[in-house]
Amino acid sequence: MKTHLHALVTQALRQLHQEGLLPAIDTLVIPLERTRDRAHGDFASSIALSLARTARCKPRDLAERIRAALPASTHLARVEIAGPGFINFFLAPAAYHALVGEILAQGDAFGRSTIGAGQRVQVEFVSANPTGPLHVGHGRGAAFGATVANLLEAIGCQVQREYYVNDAGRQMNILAASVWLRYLEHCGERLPFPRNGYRGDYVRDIAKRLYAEHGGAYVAAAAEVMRNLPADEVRDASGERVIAGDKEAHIDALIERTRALLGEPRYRYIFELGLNTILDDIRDDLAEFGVRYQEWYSERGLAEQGAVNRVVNRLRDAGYVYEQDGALWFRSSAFGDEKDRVVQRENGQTTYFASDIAYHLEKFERGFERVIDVWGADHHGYVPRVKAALQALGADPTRLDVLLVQFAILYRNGERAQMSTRSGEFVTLRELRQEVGNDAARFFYVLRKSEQHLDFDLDLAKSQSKDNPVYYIQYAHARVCSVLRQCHDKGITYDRARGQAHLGLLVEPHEDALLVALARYAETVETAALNHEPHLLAHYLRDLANAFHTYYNEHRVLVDDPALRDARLSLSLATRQVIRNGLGLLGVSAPESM
RNA sequence: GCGCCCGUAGCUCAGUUGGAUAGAGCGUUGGCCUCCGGAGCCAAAGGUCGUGAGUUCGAGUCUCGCCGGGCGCGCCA
Repeated sequence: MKTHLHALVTQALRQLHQEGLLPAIDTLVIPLERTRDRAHGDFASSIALSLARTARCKPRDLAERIRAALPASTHLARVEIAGPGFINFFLAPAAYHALVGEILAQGDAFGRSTIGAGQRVQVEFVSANPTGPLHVGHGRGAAFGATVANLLEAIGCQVQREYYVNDAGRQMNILAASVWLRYLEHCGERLPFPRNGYRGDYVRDIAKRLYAEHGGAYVAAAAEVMRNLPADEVRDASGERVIAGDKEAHIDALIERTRALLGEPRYRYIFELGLNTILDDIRDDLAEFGVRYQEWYSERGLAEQGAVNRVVNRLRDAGYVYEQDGALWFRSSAFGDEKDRVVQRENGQTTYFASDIAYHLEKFERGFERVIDVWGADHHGYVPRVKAALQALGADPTRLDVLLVQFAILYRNGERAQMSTRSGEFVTLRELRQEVGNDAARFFYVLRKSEQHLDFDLDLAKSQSKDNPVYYIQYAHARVCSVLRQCHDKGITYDRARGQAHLGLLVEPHEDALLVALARYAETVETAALNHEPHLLAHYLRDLANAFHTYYNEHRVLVDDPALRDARLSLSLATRQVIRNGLGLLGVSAPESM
């Protein structure tokens, strides 16, 4: 509908250009938007206001000229000039009646479009280190990223959802050492747990499994393990530091000791056990949350292919790498970053940043035209250096969009929920899902703009009342289903063709409002997708549900007159379809009864 | 200190990329079921859009300066 009007205005402007009133309009962006106020019609354009100066003409006069030049259209009832020079378009009722037919005919496909034109887009999201279960912060990234991906797919993009698995690097070694130490404890060895180790209960679970499957085959004496290690940092229960050791040096030495005492094959086994156990858990967690990936991309694979070293060499060959203090630095400051960054440490190990450069370069080499990264907002300082590296390597950094997601703060009984139970761990995503359900979690996570802090009200998410927007929307869907059941019980048959033929009987203001709401769906999906703003869809669905509930409360659907009844049923069914489609994009179910 | 994000109704937030009289939900107050699901609907009250300037036909939206809040500034990931 909007594109149709857009074409009409374009044609009118072209004609005025030929008449010499206006300059060329090829590069012109024609503003055309839904009106806030129904008295201003369906769509309004401020084009005359912005062109008045170059046309050397009063805005209202120019608007009048444009109106006169508009081609005739059966979709338009009338066009008015209002205010300082707005052109207001009033759609013909037939345009809305056609919409109802389209919704019912297209079904689940309604609202999809082709403006993405098959563009290959990758959305990488969550990508949490496999060193522990996902927490509620990751949950927001998961819901947000999955919805952005769904939206892009809905506008015709070819979307690949990817999880980058950080299965290489120091953190994974710390996990392996942590598992082993817990295993030794389980076997009766007494030794202090390192300050920088992973303390979660899940580490003990993995250790127990190791013992259950292999008994004492991995045991070493505590004295051997601890011999001559640099001191750890130790704090007492109140957090007061009692030994000022170097916790980093301690854990690194502990990792080396672990490898030495176990030997590489046995070390590798524990490493893999920890990684696979946790990664499986993350996969299950996300799958249960309705989040699926086409690709789980391994950082280790990248390193094993030599991609990381290759990219460092490429940067060096291009003259953007220099050596200082024994390390290799990438001159990212030459590309807008605040300072230069280390890509290879003094000890010869490449940094996480080096892996990330290789990874992002490889994304482009895989042929994606657009690459979207969803990151926690605390990583925002990282954006310039990644873009700098891409630019240095001759890739176009504007093809990479980094979407930053702020933290979610849980509230219970109006108070900030405790983030930590015993070990400083965040509440897990799984715990949240079990408490409020997947539907509420998916919906609440995308209710706010991603760069906005999210106050997640656990009580509201659980409540089954109109206060809870998820239930409110789902209830509208269930209500239509209920009406259909009523039809069945009363022996009423619904005739879609008869309904379509009599949509002209829908003359109530509430029906008009509902039709307008339905018409906004495709526009909302498009805007939400292009701007990566799922919250627009969430808010839209609430508005749509409200328009339906209002209508339903005021007027009976199952009236005696078959023509009016079928027209109203068609409207109701179209509403149900749009709600179902919209909730589907959000990953929320549309129940038939509640 | 420097960089990024955020300040809109008592609370939580929208605001169609610069448009017409700034909107929802919650909360408060008052109404609506002989009727398809009251898990719903309607109405009232509530605002110097943090603040001061600037840009122009027009600013909650863009620019700059302040004030207040969050995050980031490792040879960590």
